[in-house]
Amino acid sequence: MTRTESVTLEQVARLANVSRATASRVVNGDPRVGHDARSAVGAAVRELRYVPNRAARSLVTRRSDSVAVVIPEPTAQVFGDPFFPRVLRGITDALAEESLQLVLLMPQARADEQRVERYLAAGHVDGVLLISLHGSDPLPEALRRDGVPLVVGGRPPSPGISYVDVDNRGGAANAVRHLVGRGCAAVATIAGPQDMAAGADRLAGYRQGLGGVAADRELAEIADFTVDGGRAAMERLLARDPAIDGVFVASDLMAVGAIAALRAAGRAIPDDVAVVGFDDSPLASTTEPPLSSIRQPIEEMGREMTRLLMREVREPDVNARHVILDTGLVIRESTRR
Amino acid sequence: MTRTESVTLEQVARLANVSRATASRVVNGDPRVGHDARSAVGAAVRELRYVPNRAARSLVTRRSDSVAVVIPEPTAQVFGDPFFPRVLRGITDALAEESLQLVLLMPQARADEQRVERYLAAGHVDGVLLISLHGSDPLPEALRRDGVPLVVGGRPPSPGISYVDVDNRGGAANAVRHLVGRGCAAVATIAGPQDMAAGADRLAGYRQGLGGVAADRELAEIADFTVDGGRAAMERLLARDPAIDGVFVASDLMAVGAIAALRAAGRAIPDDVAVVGFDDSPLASTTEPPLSSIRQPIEEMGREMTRLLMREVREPDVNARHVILDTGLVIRESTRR
DNA sequence: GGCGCCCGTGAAAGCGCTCTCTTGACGCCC
DNA sequence: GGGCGTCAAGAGAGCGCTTTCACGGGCGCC
Repeated sequence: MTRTESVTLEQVARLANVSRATASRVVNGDPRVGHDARSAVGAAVRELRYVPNRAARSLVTRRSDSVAVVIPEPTAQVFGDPFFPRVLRGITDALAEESLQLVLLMPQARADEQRVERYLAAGHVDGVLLISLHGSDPLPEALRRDGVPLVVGGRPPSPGISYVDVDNRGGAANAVRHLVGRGCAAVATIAGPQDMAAGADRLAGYRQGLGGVAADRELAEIADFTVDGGRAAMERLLARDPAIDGVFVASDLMAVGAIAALRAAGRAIPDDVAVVGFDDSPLASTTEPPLSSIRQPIEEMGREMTRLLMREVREPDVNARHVILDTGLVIRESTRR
Repeated sequence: MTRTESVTLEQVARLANVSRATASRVVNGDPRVGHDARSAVGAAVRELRYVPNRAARSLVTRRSDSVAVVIPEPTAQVFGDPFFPRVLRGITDALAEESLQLVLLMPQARADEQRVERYLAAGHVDGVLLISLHGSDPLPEALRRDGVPLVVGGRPPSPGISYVDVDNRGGAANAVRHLVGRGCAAVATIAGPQDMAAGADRLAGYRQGLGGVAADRELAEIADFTVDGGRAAMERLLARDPAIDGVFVASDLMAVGAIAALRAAGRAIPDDVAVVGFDDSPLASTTEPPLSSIRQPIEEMGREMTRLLMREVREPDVNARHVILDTGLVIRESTRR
């Protein structure tokens, strides 16, 4: 069988003995169609295996029934982990329910990003989902100005933009309280870059978890969400205070480095130093010992972003909304007593 | 500024004092347009910030200028690693050069897959890129029957389908020869599932690397590309032959498990047993000791798939083509002498 | 110098669909 | 019984674009 020669609505209408208008109404679920006509059209659609032509429909409705997902280069870099497929799965799920198409854009260079912006502003999609990390990204602001419905994943720098984020702060605080509750007296942290919301919020959570009063016991080193960065930061921490007996590391990847550094320094985990990561990536169960970590509902984030966007599309000009998703603590050997 | 009220070709034409037809020709790079007209239209396009309406264009050209990328659930599962973003990046790059859109589909259940198939067969996209792993997937065959241009990433089960694959066999053979050349006398392998091309081909490569003559020295255990599977397989291997002094593991993830098992059995790496993985994932540098591994050109794979698809679209009915990409051996501590 | 040819351009026909407007049929109310 | 509201269904316009076809003018050729 070769490429299907497209069946048109016209043919369906003819077969069902109705007008094209009526056929269209049936296909689109318009309620004011008589019973006979409805079933006749239904039968014709099935017989001819009719599938509406999206282009033609878009042309007249001025909707594209598609949504763009933008993943800028820096984001793609940082997330080696299954983060990627997981958000996309969540988004895909939610979009499929509304039979919307997902157009993926991964701008690499700044020039690319401008192309993307022009593309999006041209109204080729009904809305945009942006997976953003770096606060410096100009895209969200630009799109907001152009009036393109937009939802960002991860807290964006500028206000007035709808977003979905996990409770980075709460999760971090939870991790720290877990360490304290376990008996750790000197709890340090390896934080992420402070120009990323996730980096800043997790550090804030660390402080919150320590309890405001204990602010003087704060012991933090900034790293860049990489293994090597984590290792170096851990070495710096040990140099600053050899008595450290608990560390909250703001990503599992960095935790891998931190664990290596602790090992090299002859510290036993968890007996000398307990460690908690963040992300609950598959990595967490491969470390020696397996790593306690903060789990994030990533698929849910994708799904929630999509829902929010749909609302945004239906009722524009409403105030920006945001949704914060709960995290959970997964306890493994690295913090067992 | 609110949502741009779309600028039409009509307006461009009027401003440039030409007909819509001429304006269209300029926009589409038709060579038979006079110099004056061309520059007038160019100026008007710039002044009005004209962007062609894709839907209208598709309607008449019967091309969608978009390509679907299909990533079935099982594939997404197996690739936790940065595989995902990397192929997508390669694809994105190549598509952008041709200003084609990337529509992402991630069917989850079988039902989903049928929806996807109908969607693709309806001609909503110009071609399909399928990232496939499991040999059992019926999608490629179905699309081939429907005459939809298709390129698969990873060797598909049925012939007659264009694909791009990395040289799994050659890479594996290379890994094994590296072990042998290093002095290993008893080289075993932990293979992947044999219903996946990558699993089967890497096992074949192991055999090839040993050299046909040494077939009696073959020592293979099948696992499922997971950490736990790798650990269990390593245990079985040690039980079968305690004298093993080299292992080629068909994925880094499984190698992590294998290393844990070797450790638990009191074997030193690489002194007692040398280990080589496959994928050269970021994981490889986080193991203790860092893991030698086979590197695959993943972005290149995405790019090549796209190029192949473009050819397929332009000249259909040509025989299926395939491209095999070279791998490289990355040597780390796990095989140092 | 006239004939034909090509080249640049315009007019206009749709691509397949949605949706407004109109029509017609029916029943209800006073 | 006539007017009116209601509801199903059809006629037709037109979304923005590409592309065929027709046309006029310039040029080469004999």
